[in-house]
Amino acid sequence: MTTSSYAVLALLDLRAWTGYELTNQAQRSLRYAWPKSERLLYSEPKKLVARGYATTHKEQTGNRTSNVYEITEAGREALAAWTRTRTHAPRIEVEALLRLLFADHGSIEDLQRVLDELEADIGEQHDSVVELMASYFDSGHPFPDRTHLSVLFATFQIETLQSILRWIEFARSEIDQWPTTKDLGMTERTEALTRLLGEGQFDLNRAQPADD
Amino acid sequence: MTTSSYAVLALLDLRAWTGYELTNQAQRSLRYAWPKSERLLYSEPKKLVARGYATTHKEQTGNRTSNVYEITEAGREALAAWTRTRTHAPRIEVEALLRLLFADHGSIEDLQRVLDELEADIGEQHDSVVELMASYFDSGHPFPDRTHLSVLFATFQIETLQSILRWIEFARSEIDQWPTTKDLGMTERTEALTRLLGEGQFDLNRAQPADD
DNA sequence: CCGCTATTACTGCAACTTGCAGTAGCACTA
DNA sequence: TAGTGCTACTGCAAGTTGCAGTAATAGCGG
Repeated sequence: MTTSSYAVLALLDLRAWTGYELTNQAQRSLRYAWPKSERLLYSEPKKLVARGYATTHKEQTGNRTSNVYEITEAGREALAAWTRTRTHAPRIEVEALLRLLFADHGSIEDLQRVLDELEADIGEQHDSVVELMASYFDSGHPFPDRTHLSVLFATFQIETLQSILRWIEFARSEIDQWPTTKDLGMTERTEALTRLLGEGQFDLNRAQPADD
Repeated sequence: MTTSSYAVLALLDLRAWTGYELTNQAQRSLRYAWPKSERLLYSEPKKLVARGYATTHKEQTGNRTSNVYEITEAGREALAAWTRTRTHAPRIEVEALLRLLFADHGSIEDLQRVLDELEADIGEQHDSVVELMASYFDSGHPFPDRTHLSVLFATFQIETLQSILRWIEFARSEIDQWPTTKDLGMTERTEALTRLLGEGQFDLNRAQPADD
């Protein structure tokens, strides 16, 4: 049982879903905590059935069938046991940062473009969370009893996404001071930042460029 | 060619490495931007050789051999072409948030433990970045000309990690107001947060609990 | 009422990735 | 001299992704 299996099992604990509904629900609500492919989300419930944590039956809509999955008592027990295990550390993949680390291969403009793309991607995520919250406010939550959890979750998203957007502005203001991406090394500014960081004193809001 | 292939190719552009050195370097310096397994990092340079982007030869240390990889001109061209492609959107996996979303399966104490574990994991990453910066300040960067890039990268890490630590404190103060994890639904507090979030006005620092 | 597009509802498969076990030499030390 | 830890990898099963493919239904314009 992987974490993804438990994620699907937790959804099944809310109600019975078809495979199709499950993929949609997981892509909508879990996307920013546990992003998994549609393909996997179709496979997971089958594994749950094989382990006895769910049952399945087919339902007809005219000539087309869908697979409905329901959690079993053994499934609920497995879920309770999962709750008591150690969580895994977060895993964060940001290709834009990889490009930054190797930005001396390219030009200042290349690096600025990378920041623009990161801003676009993060801004999109940010807006979609804001939209979701607006819809909760207007039309309520699909599982009203669980609103408090979704909303606290959303505060995490908004806080970290905004923090990334703030960093992008900071990075732009730093890069604007660079004559080139290459061979800068330990400038006065970099030395000052390194000292702040090494002393645990770095704070974006207090670290605006010395020479603006 | 995957992004991981280009990450390894970019390392090879800095200098020649043995497979062993490559895994260590990638785990150390790329871990927080592009976390990849040791196993993969041993395989990638072989694929680069197969594509003509790197060459390899064996070196002896007594009775033991190691594989040394070097970038080719074709490799440098591939790297330059990569620089011009669109970056992928960040991908963030946080199991602790998955637990939060389904916290109504367990107790308040379970949820508090999850936050403690997240704090420990994030705190560890934070401290290791601070340590790395302290070492740059004291003994310099392994590639001095590239210090400015590593340091700007580190400001991202510190800013976002601190922002997560701030959120953990916020989440704790919210959860302390909950009598239970279940069936809270749309309380006054949750409604107020939902409104702020839906209007794009949420700010952790201004959102301290109304009734402390 | 017919063709078109969008949505519903999946499956197969190759390629990518991880975690773990296993192999083996070398360096240091109790 | 046995044990521990580091160097330096490889094999393999299982997890995961992206893409292509299949097929039925619903709604709409003409």
